[in-house]
Amino acid sequence: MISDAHSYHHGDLRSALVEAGLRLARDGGVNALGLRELTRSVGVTPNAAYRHFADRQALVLAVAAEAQNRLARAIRERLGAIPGDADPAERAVHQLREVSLGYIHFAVSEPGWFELAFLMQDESRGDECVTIDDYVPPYQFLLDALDGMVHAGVLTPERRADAEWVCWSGVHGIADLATRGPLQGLDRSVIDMLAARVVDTTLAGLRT
Amino acid sequence: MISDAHSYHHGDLRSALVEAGLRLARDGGVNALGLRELTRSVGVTPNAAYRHFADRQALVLAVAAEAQNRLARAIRERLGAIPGDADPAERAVHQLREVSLGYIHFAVSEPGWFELAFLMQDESRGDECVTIDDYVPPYQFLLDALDGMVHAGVLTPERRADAEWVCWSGVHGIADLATRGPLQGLDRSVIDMLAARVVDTTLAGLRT
DNA sequence: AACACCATGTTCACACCGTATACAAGGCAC
DNA sequence: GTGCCTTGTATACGGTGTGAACATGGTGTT
Repeated sequence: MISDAHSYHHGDLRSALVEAGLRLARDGGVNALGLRELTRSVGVTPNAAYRHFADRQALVLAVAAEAQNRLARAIRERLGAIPGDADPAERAVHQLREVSLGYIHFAVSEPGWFELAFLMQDESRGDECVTIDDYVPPYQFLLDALDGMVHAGVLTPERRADAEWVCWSGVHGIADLATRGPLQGLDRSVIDMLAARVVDTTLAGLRT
Repeated sequence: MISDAHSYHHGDLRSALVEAGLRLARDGGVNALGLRELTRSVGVTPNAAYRHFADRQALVLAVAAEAQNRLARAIRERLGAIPGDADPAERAVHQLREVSLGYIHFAVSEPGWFELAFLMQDESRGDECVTIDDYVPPYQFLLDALDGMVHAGVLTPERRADAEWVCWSGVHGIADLATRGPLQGLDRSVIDMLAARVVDTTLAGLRT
């Protein structure tokens, strides 16, 4: 009996915990990921989690990895929707815009997951992700877009240096201001306008 | 007897709690501000805090207000150190740079306080600050610097619109990347270089 | 000067949390 | 079938924030 609900063994508790974590963190963010509340929502004893995670932090990181994966997927989908027939320069700029606006849009529409995703960005614990997607950090999309701009001739190699941090700063800054900061709760239209303004200004500054 | 150490009444518990909060949050950030640990470090019973704060969150916000005050003071000091004999345009740009770099420098050198200061930026609870300084949110310095640039003619009124959010995004973004994100732990010199790059690029983009 | 009041700090109590340790229930290899 | 090994359970401990009742001592009133 593989999926008997009343089986002594749960079957795939680890995945169940991560899924429940995503559901709970969606509203409530990282502090909604209590070990007890999490196991309770799966219908299992608190200590059962310790068979799959060293401690609460490890469980949170596993959920965070999946959240970061979803951020990457959101950006990739926007990149995939770019029409391919434009000229290379325009296309490269368009790619950078989509990476940036995708990052911001994800943060605003899923602030709980965004908080988790950013939490992952230091301790690069190589934990397994739940989905089978080959994992690509969102960071990589930014690098690719900037390299594409250099290749297309819209960004000099000189100004390419450290440009990823300049872009990421502006993009992450507006995202953080909109999710945790003074821009919290503003209309999506206002945020979108400010986001576009940040991205355009940074782009203009890079090309000078 | 005003300051008898063994007096039944503490004297000024509220201030003492906020000061202890600043001391504890300096390393350890906001989650080091446990109500019990805080009252313990002052030498008083946990529930004594409830005579001065509604709950733990109110106490944290009071500490956060003071942290934001120190951020403002740090920026003001840098603004005060600007030589006044330069021409207005150069001076206005210099002011914006000092506001930006002061924000970033404070974040990097006092990450715990910075975390608190940013936490304050939404719920504008009008709690009293500990110091007697007339309180000016750091935000105001940014507005003044940008208005100064318009007045000096280095920024068109058209590009002035929403420029505070563009600047704040870049500045806060690099600060967050350096304190909570992937830039965590890097050498101060590297952070300084990246910070200058962010500020310069944003400035260039604004002036286009 | 005596008294009542009130602000302030204490004591006790409760529910919750993360986690350690010991135990039990099944699945698997031989 | 028998023994092991993985997985979930039971119990317990120290930590947390918070509420209610109580004690203390300064302050204003008569």
